[in-house]
Formats: sequence, structure tokens, C-alpha cells
Amino acid sequence: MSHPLPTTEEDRLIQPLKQAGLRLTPQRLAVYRYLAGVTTHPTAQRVYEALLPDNPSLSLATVYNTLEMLVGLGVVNALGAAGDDAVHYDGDVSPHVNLACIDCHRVIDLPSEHVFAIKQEVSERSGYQLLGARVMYYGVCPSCQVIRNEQHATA
Amino acid sequence: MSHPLPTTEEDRLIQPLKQAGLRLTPQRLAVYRYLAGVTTHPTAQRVYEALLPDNPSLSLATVYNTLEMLVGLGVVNALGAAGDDAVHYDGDVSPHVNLACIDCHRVIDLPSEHVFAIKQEVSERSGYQLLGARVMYYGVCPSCQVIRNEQHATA
DNA sequence: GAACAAATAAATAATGATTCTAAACAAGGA
DNA sequence: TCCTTGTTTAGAATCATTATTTATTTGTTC
Repeated sequence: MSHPLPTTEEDRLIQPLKQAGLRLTPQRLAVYRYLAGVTTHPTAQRVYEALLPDNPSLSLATVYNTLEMLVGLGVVNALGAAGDDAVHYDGDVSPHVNLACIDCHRVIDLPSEHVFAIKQEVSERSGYQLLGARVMYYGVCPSCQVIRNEQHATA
Repeated sequence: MSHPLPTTEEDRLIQPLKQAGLRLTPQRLAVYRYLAGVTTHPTAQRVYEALLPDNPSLSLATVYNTLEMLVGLGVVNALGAAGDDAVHYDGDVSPHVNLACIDCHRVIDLPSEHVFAIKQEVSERSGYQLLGARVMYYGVCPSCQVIRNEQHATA
């Protein structure tokens, strides 16, 4: 082939895997593809449920292991819990802000020019070997604010 | 008294408590004071252990309840886990960056001009009622990088 | 200041997300 | 093919966190 192939999810996963001496397995690809293809910020349980129909033999432990590995490779971010007590993951590792609602436990993205600057700041000054980021603000989303007000009025 | 009192930890806790209709108890003050007076980012368990000598009747459940409340009041930030699976808390709610090491699970602070800008950006654009922030980068700290290299050399 | 009511803390049990363990499986090299 | 190594699976175990129940404290009213 004389022209460059477009970058696929597969490509973005294979390189870091090789570099770490790890194999590309169907399970790993499936987990990564799912996270990369979705704009939500699912928990391990949700990833498992989403993949189960097409991967009937998939184990929840594998999802946990794979997510941990992907975080270690830096191709997925671990955002931590969002009011619930399950870790949410983000397949988008480009600098952006996450917003979590502590009532409905949903997490959304928010573009921001300044996160680029922070990332540079950190990687230059810290001496850390950076793996990922967790730029998350938490609070009550507009629709849950409405619900809270209704309940307050009722009570 | 004709001159203004200096702001103490107590003051910064009492106002939000009153506004929420909650009482100031010795336990709540102790937890808040500890977090506000420390530059580390302890877990609930650590807070409990630190306070136990002076508060022999303190219960771990109370620490959890209190921390959750303080987060809800916005006077403490919940940073999420740092490679371990325990939530770390930050008594410093002023905008700054946290850096977590996934090997030793320590979390440190890093000043940053840009976090101020992000916070404003988010609170203006999001429509969320913001309670706290979690601006955390994770990776391997310099001393744990050394340890990793040693192990690699040995193995 | 005693007696009541509401809020809070304590102790402990229960939950459930995550991790560990052991066994089966797959891939690659001699 | 056989062996070695890495990976997945299934289920048991762990342990941070939450819920529950009871006792204590606090604030209030007479």
C-alpha cells in the first residue's frame, strides 16, 4: 500500500502494548474500542455489561484487569468515583475537563483551553512520569438541581 | 471586641454548617481541623487513626459521615483513589493541582496559575452547582521511578 | 433546671466494588 | 508437537464504604 492508513483504535492500542511487551487480545481490543467509541464515562461494570452480548465468555475480572492495564499504558484515564463508589473511566485522554453530577452520577466533557497549559505545566515541573489525568469538577447538574428543588418544595 | 478576629478553621466551618442547618460537634471540628492543618491527602482511615489518640470514642463511621458532609459543604475536596482503592481527601479547596504516585500512593500539591482560569471557565459555562474539584495528575514519582529501575535491573 | 425532641455519634453488621487465586486456554518458539 | 509464557475465566476473598440500630448529646420549652 502506497498511502498511509488512517489511524484506527487498534493502532492507538497496538503500539503501547508492544512497547510494554503485552499481547493484543480480543478482550483488550474490545474494552479499548468500547471506551474510545463512547462519549460517556462508564464504570467497569458498565463496560462489562455492554460487551457481554458480543463476548459471552468475557469475565468481569478481565474487564478490571484490562482497564487497569489501559490506564497504566496511558491510553485511558481513571476518573475516580462520581458520588457512587465505582471508578469511572474516560477513553478520551486528550486534555479536557470532566463534570460529574453527584446525584445522577453522570459525567460529561467540557472543552477547555487552559487544560492544555496545565498539562504542560505539570509535565515540565513535576519530575513525575505522567500516566493520566483527572481534571474533574463535581456538583449538581441542572436537571438534578430541578429535582432537588421539587423535593424541597414537597418536604 | 472592636477589632476583627482572625479567621480560624472553626470560622470557616461554622458558617457553612449553619447555612445547611447542621450543628458544630467536636467530631466535625476535629476532622475538619485535621484536614485543614495538614498538607498530606489522607484517606478516611488515616484521618481516623490520626484523631483516635485524642478522641478515643471516635468511630470510623463518623469519620466517613463527616468527610462526606464536608465535601457536600464544599470545604473539603474528594480526590478519589490514588492507585490504592481508598478515597483521598484534600483540606485545601483553593485551586491547585494534585499529583498522585500510583506506586507509593502519596499525593502532593502543585501550584498552578491556570487552575484559577479553569475553575472560572467551568462555573461560568456549566450550569452546575459546583461543590468541589479534583484536578489530579497521576503517574510515578521520582523516587518510585528509581525503585522501578532497580527492580528492573535486578529482574 | 428538669423533661422532651431532634440531631448526632457509636458499634457493628451488611453491602458491593475490586482483587486474588487456581485452573483452563492460547500463542509463539524450539 | 511440546514447552514456556502470558492471558482469560470463574469464583472466592478482601476490604473500603454504607446502613442500621442503639445510645448519647444538644437545643428547647416549660
